[in-house]
Amino acid sequence: MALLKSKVTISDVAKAAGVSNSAVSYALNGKPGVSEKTRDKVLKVADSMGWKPNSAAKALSDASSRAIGLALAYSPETISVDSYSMALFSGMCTELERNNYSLMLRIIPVGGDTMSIHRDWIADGSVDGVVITNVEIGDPRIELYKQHPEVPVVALADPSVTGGLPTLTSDDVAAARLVVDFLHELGHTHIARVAGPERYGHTFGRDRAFIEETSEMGMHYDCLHGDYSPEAGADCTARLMAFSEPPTAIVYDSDSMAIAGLQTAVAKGIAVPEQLSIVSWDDSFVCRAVTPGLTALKRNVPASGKQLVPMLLRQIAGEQVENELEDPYELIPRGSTAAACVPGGVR
Amino acid sequence: MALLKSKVTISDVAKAAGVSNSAVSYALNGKPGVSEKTRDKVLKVADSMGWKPNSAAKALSDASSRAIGLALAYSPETISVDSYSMALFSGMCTELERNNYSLMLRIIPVGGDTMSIHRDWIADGSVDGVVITNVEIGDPRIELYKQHPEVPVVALADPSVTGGLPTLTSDDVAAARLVVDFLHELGHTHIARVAGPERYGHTFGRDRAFIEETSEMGMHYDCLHGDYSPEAGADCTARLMAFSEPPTAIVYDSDSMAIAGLQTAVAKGIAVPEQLSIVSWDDSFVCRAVTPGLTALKRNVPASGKQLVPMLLRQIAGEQVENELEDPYELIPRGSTAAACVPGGVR
DNA sequence: TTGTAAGCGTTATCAA
DNA sequence: TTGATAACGCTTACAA
Repeated sequence: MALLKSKVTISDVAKAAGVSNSAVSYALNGKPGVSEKTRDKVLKVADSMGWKPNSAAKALSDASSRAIGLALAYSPETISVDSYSMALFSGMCTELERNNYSLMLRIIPVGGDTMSIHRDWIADGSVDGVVITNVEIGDPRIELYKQHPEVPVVALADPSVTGGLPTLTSDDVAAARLVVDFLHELGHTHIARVAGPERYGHTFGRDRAFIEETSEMGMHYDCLHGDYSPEAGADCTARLMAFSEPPTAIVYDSDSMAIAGLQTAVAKGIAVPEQLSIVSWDDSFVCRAVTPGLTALKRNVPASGKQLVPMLLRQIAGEQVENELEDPYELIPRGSTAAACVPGGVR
Repeated sequence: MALLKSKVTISDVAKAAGVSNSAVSYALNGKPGVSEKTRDKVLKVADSMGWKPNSAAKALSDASSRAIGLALAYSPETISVDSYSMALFSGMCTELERNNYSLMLRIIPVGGDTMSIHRDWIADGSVDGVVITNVEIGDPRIELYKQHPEVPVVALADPSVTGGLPTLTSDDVAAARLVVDFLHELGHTHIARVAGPERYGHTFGRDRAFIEETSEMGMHYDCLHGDYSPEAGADCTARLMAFSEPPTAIVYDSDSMAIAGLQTAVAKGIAVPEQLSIVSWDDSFVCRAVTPGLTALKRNVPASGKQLVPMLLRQIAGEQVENELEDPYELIPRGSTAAACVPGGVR
């Protein structure tokens, strides 16, 4: 109806080569069942006729689509700020490509529900596996895929929120320790965090890690939650700095919020890093682009995208997979952090 | 083999409802050929059994996949800097979603060849239509799709390089005029441009527009080409400023290069905007994030993504489509531009 | 209004 | 080693 297909079918090749359909199929798929002579002839004929397998027919026949599904709910504004997703796509695609798989992408407006997309995917077989990101606490997608153990899935989240589904996790606890230790060594005793939305599992995990780590270090810790938008970053920063005893360092859950925080501080006449240290969770080229450069937690997102693909392919091949850990974060110190400013005192 | 499909098929529903397969098909597709009574019964039964159409079977039967293909060649580093692609995805997906279409995404390492992906798509019918971006001069994809007029395609490029293929174009000539006029009014008589790769059709179009516009205005104009990387932006800026008579304003083809240019200037002790004005082609939140804010040419990329979808769907429906123009650019003046600094003189 | 059956292009079973 | 042939799940022309 829509697109004229490769008019050359297996039957055409069979006719031209003077053999049967099945002989052609075996020959083209490198399977036993044909003599070398027929195989050669078939291959030659198929090639000269420009035969390519029809994907729909193949999919129908062997119940696989060679596509991995990824459904995101994003606002158009937020998504262009989001270097994470793009890096994830690129990593996934690179690895999928090597296995002749495609990425089936669905992006719906924020507030929309991806559940119906997932239900369709499970039912209509248009994808061979699924990736779940931005897992929320009590996320209905987790329950859905637990009810469909036959569907290969990888959740990018903390195992505590994925209910036993195959999970690829970033070691946010270690990262939190990295930052807290770093700031502690700089003499900070009161730090704050401008976190992402509270409903996300990874936000919650970081929340817990920071509380634990700061309390262990005997540091004072405050936390506000935003939505990754620059506006939220600015607002939370203003509120934190309005405290009677404001923090001397703020860690932001995204570079967009960190940069907004930096601007807010500067606008308020708060010197960075002299009076306020700033750390961004997730590094991107903007962290290098601003002045001062933003100290950041860096992770290799494309690598994570690559890493998740074999976890999916192994499940598609019928194997069991274990949870995995991403490459560790690395702290990149830049100009936005310095020794704590002790109010009215000398260090 | 891979994923257990919706075990509920049309035959199952037919059996349960006590009618024939075709009756079920007609009923479920809202087509005439069944009585209202049977239709109701079928719908009820199908719903209670949780029937969902199998996508492969549907695709095989009516030769359509309900997916649009997009194949990009990008380096992992560049892509995370690239807010354009992400915004394009999001716009396309939003509109595709409303029509029950998916985006089939392929990203291969830079230097790789997307031609084989396109050839596969044409032959295996796994997508109903295709979007082509980053069209190069003499791009082989143009020739390929001209040889396959049956395949719905939209090229995001200047019509001069798309050989008559349906094209969605941004009015870069108007945008160039916008910038040149703006700088001219500020008194600049010698401006430069750090452009994208020369091989891209849109780079070439901008090159021409700038030459024309500046010569009309009697301005001196220089141009260097980079690859959108911050490194290239820094390098080209350094070279331009090393001229015996350096430009007083530079227009960059991407925000990543513009920001690198800004940093380079600052590092060299060149005051922005007092001694050098900077303009970024394409606005993103980084342009607001740096100090001074970057004057930028803004366009609504998600809107372009949305706009291209109907052009594709109409072709899929068998209609002819005309070339279209994107929403016009808008110049957003920020702190990075000011009146030209006349060397050794007063204005 | 209904049901039967052919066809879409593969893969895979089973006789020959 | 081969070649019919059924099966995958759906659409649709054709008969009843």
